[in-house]
Amino acid sequence: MAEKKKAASIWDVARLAGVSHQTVSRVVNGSPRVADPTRAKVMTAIAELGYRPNRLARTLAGGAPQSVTVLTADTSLYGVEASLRGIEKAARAVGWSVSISVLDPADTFTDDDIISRLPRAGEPTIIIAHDEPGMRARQALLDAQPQAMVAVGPYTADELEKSPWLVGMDDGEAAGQATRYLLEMGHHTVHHLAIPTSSDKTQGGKTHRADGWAAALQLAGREQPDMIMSGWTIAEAFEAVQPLIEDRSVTAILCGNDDLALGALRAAHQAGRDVPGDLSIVGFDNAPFTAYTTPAITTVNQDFLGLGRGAFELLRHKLDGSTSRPAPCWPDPELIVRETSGPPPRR
Amino acid sequence: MAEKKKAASIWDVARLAGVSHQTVSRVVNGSPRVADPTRAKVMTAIAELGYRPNRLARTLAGGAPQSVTVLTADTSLYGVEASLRGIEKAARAVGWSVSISVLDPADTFTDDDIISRLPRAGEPTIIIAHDEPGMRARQALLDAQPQAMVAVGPYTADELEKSPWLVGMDDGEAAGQATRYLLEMGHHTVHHLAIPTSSDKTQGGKTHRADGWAAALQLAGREQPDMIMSGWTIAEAFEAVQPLIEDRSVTAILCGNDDLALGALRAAHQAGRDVPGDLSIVGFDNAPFTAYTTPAITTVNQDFLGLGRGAFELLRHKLDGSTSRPAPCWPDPELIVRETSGPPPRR
DNA sequence: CTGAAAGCGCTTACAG
DNA sequence: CTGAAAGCGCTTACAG
Repeated sequence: MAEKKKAASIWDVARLAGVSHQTVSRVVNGSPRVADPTRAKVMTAIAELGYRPNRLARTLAGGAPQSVTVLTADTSLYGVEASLRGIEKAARAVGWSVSISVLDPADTFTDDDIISRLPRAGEPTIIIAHDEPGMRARQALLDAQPQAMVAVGPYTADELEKSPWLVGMDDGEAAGQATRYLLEMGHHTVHHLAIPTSSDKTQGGKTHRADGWAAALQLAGREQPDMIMSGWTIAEAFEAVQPLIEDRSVTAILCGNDDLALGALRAAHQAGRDVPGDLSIVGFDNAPFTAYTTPAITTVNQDFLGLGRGAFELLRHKLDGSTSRPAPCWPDPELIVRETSGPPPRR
Repeated sequence: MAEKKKAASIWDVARLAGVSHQTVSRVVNGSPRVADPTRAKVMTAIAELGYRPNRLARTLAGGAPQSVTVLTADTSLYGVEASLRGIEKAARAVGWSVSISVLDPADTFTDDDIISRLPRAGEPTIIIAHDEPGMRARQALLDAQPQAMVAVGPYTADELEKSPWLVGMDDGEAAGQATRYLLEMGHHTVHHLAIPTSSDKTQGGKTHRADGWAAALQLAGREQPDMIMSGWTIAEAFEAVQPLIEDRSVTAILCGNDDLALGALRAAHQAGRDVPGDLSIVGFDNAPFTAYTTPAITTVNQDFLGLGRGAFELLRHKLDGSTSRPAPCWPDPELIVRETSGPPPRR
């Protein structure tokens, strides 16, 4: 019956309850300055009409923001998906809605295109980025609305300290930890199968993970082998890692993430190299599958959910005009030793 | 300098260009009924002020919808994440924004809570659901705004035919295909490790995948073993599958999805059962990791990206008032034979 | 081809 | 505690 009937507005409720629309607004928003009997009348009318406040109108009229837009790298990456999940959960907990817009590296976009993705000027936004286009988008956002943006991603402790709009874990330190572990197991050196770098300029063509790896090697006075660059997919890792697999002198490979580790593990199996007896492989991120491959993958756990939550909280802080930042409330990255790592083979 | 300056509105552009705000609206929306010189003046003003239309105001004022809200199951599931990705990509291609709201099975929510998640009454929405709370939410949506919703998920050909607001692939047929393949390989029967069921009432406690499996078994005149229920996580599958692994008479297991297959594979390895020599394991969905485990997992490919795109297209069709539905434009599910399946061991 | 009007559904000051 | 006003930034008819 009521198929085409227009949804009830604040005015409809006001009329039915015999009050002004302003009073309806007060009870909907939980204002204490409403007499109990009045409130009751309004509540009844709301229930009867099935009234729902329109959030667009709310925001347009100047109400407090209740939505966040997430500009994000490809969500098929575990770390990205999990961070996004953390943001969504935190947002939903306080009644905010979250929009997503994927930054496809295959697309070419200008700074203008990025800003145009936001539903309105000043929209609160979080950016999850790690590659070159992502970094450009981050800068565009920072230029356009520094007070309403926050970025999540892999950073160094140094960067995190300097940029109060950044949320991340110390990737370099985590990579160093994994590298030291392998050296302590007795490996002469550790090779690195790297995820794509975010930018040649800012980091000399290295990711933070690669930096941490290189630093740990140098500190230990070990030779630093050429790093192998991989794409993001398992298939690309499988191809890229071949030279390392063929070289019998390679005994340990630190991979930029778990997908790459899986590709390397498969390549090792196909080549008949025994993991970990003959070759150690370590991943990064602790994706769910890593605990169930055979052998199970040694990796570095990252609390992406916590990171997402942290990003959302930082954003709200900033929106409230606070210049301080809430203390990080997630655990540091932690090496999880499983079955793909061990001592090198006897010479 | 311009830090706190308010964003330019359509009025600011109009004033600078010396036209009415109405005319600005016309050029922004690409109306042909604007004189070229006028258009040029407006464009200049837009560029100078860095003007961006406010989409909230646009929608509020009664413009055509440009956003879709996706109510979704946990995005850590591959199929869910990939479907969402398909929706987002299709939406972005036509300039729409997409909001997501996760239906956490751990939360208890009423029909009212579901509708309250939408930013406004009549918001175009797509629901990705397969479990009991998801089905309830789907029904709530269908009751509240049948003309502005579409659902994606695992369905039968029959359901798809009956419900013009449904998008999915014929899961039963796909499961039947996998089951027949295993029987043809010589297995006496096929066991099933099942994903959680969506509802006891509508399907007698079985998923469509389980239905297809059972039907194929019956058609072949084979005994139908009790199906084993698993949770959604790899860890739960690992536990749930133990009885099947211990039973040496079990030679083939069809799993409800690839995560379950990975759990089963790991369990088989730990128990010393040779896959596929001793036991065949088949997954479902063709998640990226399946091609790179050792042995690589035989599975059923599903075009989730196409499904997401199809859902978005169907939604737009409905919004335009069309009652017909666009023809599905994605491939049927297809068995991909890899390394975890083969003939049963010799008796 | 262009403009003056009314309205979308709300909110924040301002009055009482 | 409650209401009348003005306005958020746009869009659809309606006029010319």
